Amino acid sequence: MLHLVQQADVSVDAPEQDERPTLAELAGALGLRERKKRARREALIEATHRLVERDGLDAVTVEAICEAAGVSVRTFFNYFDSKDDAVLGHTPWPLRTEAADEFAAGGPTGHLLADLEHLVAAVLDDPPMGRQSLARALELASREPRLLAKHLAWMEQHKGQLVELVERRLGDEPGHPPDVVAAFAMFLTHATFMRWDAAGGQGRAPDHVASVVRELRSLLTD
Amino acid sequence: MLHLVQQADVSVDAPEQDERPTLAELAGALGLRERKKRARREALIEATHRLVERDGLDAVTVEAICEAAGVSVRTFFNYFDSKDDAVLGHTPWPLRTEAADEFAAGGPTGHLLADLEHLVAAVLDDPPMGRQSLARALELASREPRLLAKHLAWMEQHKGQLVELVERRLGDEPGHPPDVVAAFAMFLTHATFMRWDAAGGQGRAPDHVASVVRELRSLLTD
DNA sequence: TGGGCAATTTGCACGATCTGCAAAGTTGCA
DNA sequence: TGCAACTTTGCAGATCGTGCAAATTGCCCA
Repeated sequence: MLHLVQQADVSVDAPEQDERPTLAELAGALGLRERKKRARREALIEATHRLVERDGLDAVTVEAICEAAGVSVRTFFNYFDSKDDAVLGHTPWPLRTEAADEFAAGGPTGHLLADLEHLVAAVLDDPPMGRQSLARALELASREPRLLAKHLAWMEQHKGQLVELVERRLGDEPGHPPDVVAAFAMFLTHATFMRWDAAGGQGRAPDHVASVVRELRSLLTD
Repeated sequence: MLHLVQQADVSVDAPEQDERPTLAELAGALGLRERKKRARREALIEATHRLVERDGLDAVTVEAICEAAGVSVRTFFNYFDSKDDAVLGHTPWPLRTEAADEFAAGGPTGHLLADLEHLVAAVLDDPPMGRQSLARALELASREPRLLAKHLAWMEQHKGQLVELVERRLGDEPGHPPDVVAAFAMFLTHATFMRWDAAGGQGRAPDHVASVVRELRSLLTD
């Protein structure tokens, strides 16, 4: 159960940045150690996707994944808390971006809903794991209830940060309850995810967000 | 993974109704067998709640639960698919109620949003497991990410039924995409759950639903 | 009331998940 | 090169969850 720890780690922008960066890292090129770590992680996710697509989540054992990726089972669990996490490739999704700060500051338009839309679009446009991989993960998640649940729970984990963000923006006299606004933002994110996935990964995030918002508005006001 | 089977079972209103009801059942009193089954199930849930509240989800073993409830481990797994399910006490939540039928038929008001509100309120007012138990389960779920995931997964299971319900209502020319409407209904349910839990279980479901809807509307139209 | 029938419980064996620990292997850097 | 820090790996072990068959229990009818 590393979730809480991960959430705490988010305060650091890039986990690989040590207190004292090495020369290689300062030069922009990551050290061999870090490159290997990322490659292994990616290889594990890739192998997991491939096998699960072929055989289904329950028919694939961690052992098989590790064999395919060329690492030991123990190493697998150094990278992921569970088999499911390897499919989803969950990484703390930094909510500390320029877009987030701008939202908190009251921008970019000053209109809450429009700015929520911007925020969600920006977040979706900056996935922490590569569009390809994300698309496969979503595809699998929409077929395996357990994975979808994990994904939703993972989003719930970010709720705290989101509430904080909304509170920063709304200040001391919120016209709306921050938790409802945050919950709505997450729903918006999820719905857009699903629509984007249903569209076969085509189109840009902002367009999908806008379309979902339009739908909801007409649902709530017709 | 019994979920799909459970979903199929929903078509039968009450699982204990055999093809041929016994005399005792016809008389209103359940047979000893059925009474024992329910008592055991309740005892298991109660023991699980008590132990998990005291020691935390991960520190409680199924063995300990069974010892406390006086049944064998194997029996535990005859009742629940997993330890988590025992905490949540998940039971198929019948979506085949009068309220559901009325919604599908276009009632009670004829206005989609208002009727969604009615539907959600009705569903929440008719919990399949007793308010007390439901409150404890929610309380624990909001603390344990894994439980939250299970809970969300369980709700996802009902999505299919919900989509079907919405499709029945909207007919051949839906003004709104059924899946978005269904997703919104589930969001509404979840948000109301959370608000109800945050309020310490006080108040009536319809009031909470109405309050959430009011918030959302003002958020989307201000 | 007793016995057949069906549902339920239980013990047991087994495969899979996941963790802690310490040894062995790699990388970074002076 | 050589030390320090990090990572991988094997191994033992706790727990979870399932299939199977025997024992138990409730149900119903003669």
